[in-house]
Amino acid sequence: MTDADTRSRLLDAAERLFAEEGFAAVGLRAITAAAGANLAAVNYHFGSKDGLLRALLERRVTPLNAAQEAHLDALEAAHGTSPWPLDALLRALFEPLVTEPCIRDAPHFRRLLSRMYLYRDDRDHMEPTLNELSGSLRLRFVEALRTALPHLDTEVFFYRAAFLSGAMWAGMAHLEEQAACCARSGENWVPTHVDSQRAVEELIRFCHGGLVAAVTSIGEKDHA
Amino acid sequence: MTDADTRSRLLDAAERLFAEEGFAAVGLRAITAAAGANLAAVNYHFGSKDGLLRALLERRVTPLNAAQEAHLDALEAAHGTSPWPLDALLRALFEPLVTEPCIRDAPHFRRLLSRMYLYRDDRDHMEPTLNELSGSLRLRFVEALRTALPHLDTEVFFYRAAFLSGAMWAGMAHLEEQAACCARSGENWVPTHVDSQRAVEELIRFCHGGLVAAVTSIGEKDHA
DNA sequence: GACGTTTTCAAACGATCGTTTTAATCAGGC
DNA sequence: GCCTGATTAAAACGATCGTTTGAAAACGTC
Repeated sequence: MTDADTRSRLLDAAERLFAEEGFAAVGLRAITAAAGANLAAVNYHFGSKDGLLRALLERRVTPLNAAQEAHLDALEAAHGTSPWPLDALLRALFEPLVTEPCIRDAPHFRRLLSRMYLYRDDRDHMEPTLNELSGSLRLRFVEALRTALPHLDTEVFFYRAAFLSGAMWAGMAHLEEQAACCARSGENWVPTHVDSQRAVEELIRFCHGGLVAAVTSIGEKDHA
Repeated sequence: MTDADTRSRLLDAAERLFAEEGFAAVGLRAITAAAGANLAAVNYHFGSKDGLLRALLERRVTPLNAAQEAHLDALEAAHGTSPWPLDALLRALFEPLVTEPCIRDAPHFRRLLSRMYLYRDDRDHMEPTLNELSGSLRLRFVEALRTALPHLDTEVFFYRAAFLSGAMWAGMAHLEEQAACCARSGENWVPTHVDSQRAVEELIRFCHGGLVAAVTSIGEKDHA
């Protein structure tokens, strides 16, 4: 584990530090020191700091995408062009994030991934990279979700899809830190440990409820 | 507008740049150049780069908190210790983010605020600062929400509150960037402009649906 | 053991970082 | 006019940034 080759140790250390502090805030010297490697090792193995980030993302995103695609293929084989069950579709989206071997024990990576998706400006070339890595898969999910919610008009669907994505990252990437932060503040009502599989089940329930809620009729409010 | 005093121009420029690129990624030289000020102006007016961030947050967070507190006070006056209507509580949480004059036309600030809450490690001293600025208010919201959802057991409530927070930032801070990003990718199904008030209404509906959904019974799945 | 290749190492590169210093400029009161 | 305080300006500080260099060390092959 600790005596893996330098390449892997660099990827592991960078992943953790990038997730915790952000890409720009972490220096190559901190990464190489944490990995027990020489400063020049990053440029030797990855060409540049950007290359390190890129390699780090590809290492886990590629198998993650494959797992999600497999879920979607199974749904397509089972249901064809008719609308797919909403819960199964949500599970296809969420579950690989905590069950795929390449990522299930890498909470730091989920946190980093959420950073990249929510604030892709963290690095200039992040948007092209993410689109290249998983752009078509994202589109496939959006279309399947659209088909599963045919009664929503386009605008409402856009809003709810965005909320879904926010809730997803909250559940798949921010949950542990959230609990730890509350505990740090002395709040004793938060669970001491979050179970990833449980989080998936709860997230499916929550998003299902939000997605199928009745649409808001214009002008309606229940102020105070 | 453009000839406001140096202090305000610095705050405006830093707010935009911090939100777009992140705190660590933006240099003082970029900020002062964007503000049309001298490099030393930041240290003169705010003492340090951290002081600039702190001042920038306080400028809008303080009135925002006051508005949210006012909403809560009104709910408390109307309903006392009995559970408050869920939609009204959600509105008290969301609406000030897009209606308060200090913040309603500052989408950059909402984006920056979401950065600070989701990844407070962006700056070492961010967590104490945020707790100091709005820690008690957050607790008040959590307790009111807990009272409004008495049928949920503690663990389920924790998960759903976390999802709520994720969906909230997605709707209040990431929506415009999300639409712009989709448009950049050539997707033509996204609205060309997002209406903030509409986003609040949709967000209330979504979160309401998710929060009141039936709890997941253990072992239940509808795989594929 | 000598070989070519791969990897590690210490040192330095120029650039940029946040901050400080010192002087110049501006404001209003007398 | 001059004086006092507040603000701006230019220049430099030491530190750290990502990157490059060239030699040393480690490696498998003949």
